[in-house]
Amino acid sequence: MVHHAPPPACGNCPIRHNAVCSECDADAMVVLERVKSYRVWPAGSRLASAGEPLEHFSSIVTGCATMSRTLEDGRRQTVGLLLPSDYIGRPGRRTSAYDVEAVTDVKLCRFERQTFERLVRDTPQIAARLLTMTLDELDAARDWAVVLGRLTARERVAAFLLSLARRDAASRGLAEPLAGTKLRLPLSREAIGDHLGLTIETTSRQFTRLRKEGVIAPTSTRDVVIPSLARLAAAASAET
Amino acid sequence: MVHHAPPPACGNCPIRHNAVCSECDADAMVVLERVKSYRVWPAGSRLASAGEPLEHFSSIVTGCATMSRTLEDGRRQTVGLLLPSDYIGRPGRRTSAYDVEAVTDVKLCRFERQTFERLVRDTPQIAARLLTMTLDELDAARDWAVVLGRLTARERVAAFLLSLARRDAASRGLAEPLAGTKLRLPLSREAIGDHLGLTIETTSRQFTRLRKEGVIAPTSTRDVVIPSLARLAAAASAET
DNA sequence: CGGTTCATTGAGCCACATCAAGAAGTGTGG
DNA sequence: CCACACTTCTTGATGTGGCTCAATGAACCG
Repeated sequence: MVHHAPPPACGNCPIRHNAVCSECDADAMVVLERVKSYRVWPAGSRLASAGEPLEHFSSIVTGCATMSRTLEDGRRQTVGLLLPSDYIGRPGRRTSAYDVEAVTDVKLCRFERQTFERLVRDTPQIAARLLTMTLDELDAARDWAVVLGRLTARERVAAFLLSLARRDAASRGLAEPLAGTKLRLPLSREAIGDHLGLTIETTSRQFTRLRKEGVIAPTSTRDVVIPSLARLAAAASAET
Repeated sequence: MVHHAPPPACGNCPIRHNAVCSECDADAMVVLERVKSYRVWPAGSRLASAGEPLEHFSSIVTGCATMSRTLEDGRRQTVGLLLPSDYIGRPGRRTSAYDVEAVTDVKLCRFERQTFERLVRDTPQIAARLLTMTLDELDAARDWAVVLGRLTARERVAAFLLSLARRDAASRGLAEPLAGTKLRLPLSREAIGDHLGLTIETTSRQFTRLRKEGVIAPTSTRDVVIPSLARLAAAASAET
């Protein structure tokens, strides 16, 4: 299996305008281009383990991964869904705080840890972008706390679909999802349950319920059409 | 009431070595000293409201505040407990994403928003410290997702007490809390419930239960002695 | 010392978990 | 193309942890 693919040029990288490099000028890009490397992980593989060394700072170029923690007795909670332009690892820490697993095949753009720490220190454009992204992630994590702490099972599933629809729209440069958006679910029912703090059975039942209510129109277990964004948002008891 | 207290010197500020300024050298401190201002808020007052303008970036000098969101039907979730050296607001955003309320009297060290954005841009020491603090907050928020998503009521209360004990120890420069630590709870039972995604009744019942089990030894409703940190950590089903 | 707020405790209920069975989808070899 | 195994999803039956409703108790305060 080919793990170390030849690095394509940054110019037509799909996450050029969203990733940690997005504020870099041409000079900075030359440096990045020189020190970056790519790595492809197959679906289901483990990219990092909680407490274990993590020697790279990586951005997701394509694919989807989850960040999770599993307790001794097997209870698992996903703390983050990683999509293109999201990053894995952090400057100033040599171990991963969570398990990271590829949900689909995942392509990473990586920097060796110390190299990246130097980049952050010496390139204000990267430091600024990394700060903005981290602040956005922090807001997202806090918003998710409301979902996990206070929403019902039905609301959680709706909130999950809403967040997927919004990220999909954002990645296409839209302010908000279009009516009739078709979503492909990257996660299995079990993985969705782990993300929502629910069991697989409850998650499945809420999908059925939302379908019967007409809030969603699944075309297969992994594909969902959103007839009305407003109705979905209402089901998620979202403010907006 | 005195809202605008005369700024004391940064040299003997209680959060000098933990706050966003902690990596600044003498030159940078001179600048901060010139543009900072203090403000004191009484217990119970609202420092910011979700969606409303927030014209300062502030650090908590003394006291305790909560960051929360309330749904239309009254359900409330606290997404962050703010203690000395924690910050409120973020560069690049003119509104607050959450409600912020003073739990005790709170003293803030503030910078006007645009002034602070300039400081972040021009002072690498501040930018670097802000990034580190934000990454730490992000990890804390993700850890909290495990608490809200997967722990039982008993485990949540234990996890809350454990996190308080650890922050108390850290603020005293200790690696971990001492055996027999006495904690003062800044929050009411209701506020603890809002933080843990529980009702006030369930929260109260778990305090009673942990007391009967000998995991905690309350001396009043607001004061708790931790006889054994290991037992508390076990009750929280914490990895460490 | 009565009024007010906050905390505790009890009784009953319900949303979600658990346990269990089938159904649908996916892949492999003949 | 089908047969079979295997995984994933759905649905049903039952149990239970935490919520709701309600009352009492404790602390604080004018």
